[in-house]
Amino acid sequence: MTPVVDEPREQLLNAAGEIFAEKGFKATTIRDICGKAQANVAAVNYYFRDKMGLYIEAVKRAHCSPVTIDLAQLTGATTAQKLHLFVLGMLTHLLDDSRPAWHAQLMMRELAEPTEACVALVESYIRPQALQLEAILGAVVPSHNRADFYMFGFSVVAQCLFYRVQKPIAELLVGPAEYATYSVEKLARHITRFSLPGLGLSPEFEPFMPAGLMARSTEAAVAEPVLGEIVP
Amino acid sequence: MTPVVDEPREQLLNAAGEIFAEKGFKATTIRDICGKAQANVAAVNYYFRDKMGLYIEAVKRAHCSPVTIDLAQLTGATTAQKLHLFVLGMLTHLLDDSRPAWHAQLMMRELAEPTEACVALVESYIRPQALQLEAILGAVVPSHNRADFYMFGFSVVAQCLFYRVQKPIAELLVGPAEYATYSVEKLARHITRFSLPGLGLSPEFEPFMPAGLMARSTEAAVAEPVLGEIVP
DNA sequence: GATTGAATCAAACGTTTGTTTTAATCGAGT
DNA sequence: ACTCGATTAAAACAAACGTTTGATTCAATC
Repeated sequence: MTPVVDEPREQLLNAAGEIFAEKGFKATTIRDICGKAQANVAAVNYYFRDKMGLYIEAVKRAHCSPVTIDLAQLTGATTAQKLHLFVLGMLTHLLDDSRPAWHAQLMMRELAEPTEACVALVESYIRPQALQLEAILGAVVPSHNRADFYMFGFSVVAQCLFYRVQKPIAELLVGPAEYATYSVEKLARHITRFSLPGLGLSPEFEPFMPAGLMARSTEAAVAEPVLGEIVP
Repeated sequence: MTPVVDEPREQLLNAAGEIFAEKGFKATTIRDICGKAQANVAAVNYYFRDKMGLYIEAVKRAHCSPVTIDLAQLTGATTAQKLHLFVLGMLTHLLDDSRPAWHAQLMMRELAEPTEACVALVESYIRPQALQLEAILGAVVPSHNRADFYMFGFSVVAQCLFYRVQKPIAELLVGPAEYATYSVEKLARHITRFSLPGLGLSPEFEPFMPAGLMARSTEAAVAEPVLGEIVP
């Protein structure tokens, strides 16, 4: 399941990310993490100074390699197609099981109740995504609504986040069988078609399919923390 | 701030609700609660058997007196007006500060990561709301989309939940000044106008304003737990 | 006035927690 | 073979935790 790297630092980060994402910071014990990582309890303090240091590093790991669409590559795409790709990318990042499942889950935790780790998350993940969406919506949101500009973005993003954050309840309401049909592609199509008319566009569109989409290096560029030392 | 009732059971429930909502189950200590409630540490075990018993009762308290719109009273209202009222009611319940702020917050916690207390929440709050929305949307969602019926409801509900669950990040993105202008009425109007075209309706509508709206007994019918005993 | 039972309290119990300490182990460089 | 720094392991630490105990208060009842 988890990639086999026996460097204990990596093992700790992966184990911590999984358990932190599942149970939250306070409910997670160092002994749980070290048990899963097959490391000694002292390893956490040795490699990460303390529990919070490990948590922060785990959050940073969670938002590495965000799915950013190269907008420049999309010349010729309509606004509808760009929006669809944005939604598809976001849902993929949130729901796709190909990457470690705890990445998105841990990020959602930070969004709902920010800790020290949140500033790095906002600057390296949220803000770029927001700018992309801003660029897409800027072309269509009427200028007299400029003050409320962000609300249109929120309306789109909210629909994506819903299927991650409220997944347990959504699944409970529609039933597991029906919920199983909610593929990333199906949700992306629905959200896009639902949102386009609200932006004054026609809900009809042909999915834009360039060559290199979805080609991302799942493994590369994982190392190298973005921020400097943590000053206590 | 909190209504002055010196029955310790009530004091404990209110204090527990506030702190549980703010910090979650594990991060909340019995001593915190009893400190705020001016009660002895043993009081929790005396009145609620244990910490989880208190938590479950607090969640039940959180979803008392849900804002249900009397649909029968809305004969003559258009679908757009009904939807607007639904959104307005939901946002009011989620964001309005007139009721104890922790009610909605604690419920959101249960939606995101359900515990034992969730079943009562779904049956007494979620399900009724879902049925109402179903009744409103049933008139307009095209029949060939019947299989995806719930997704339309989710698109509306997701926008409402966003401003509660992701409030910290939303506020951070638009800035506190701009965010302060996000009144319940403004958000309800935006969400409704954004969603109507996605449902095949015109975004233009006149807010429906019957006489007795928003008149709800904030205090009544608080007691009487819904479920039976908790079997350990 | 004595008795009862619920309610409250301070104190303590046994665990679990994050963290630290101390010693053992490993691995390359000389 | 020896040394030295880096790493691991086991044990212990103090603090915080949920829970229990046993004494005490107090009003109602006999």
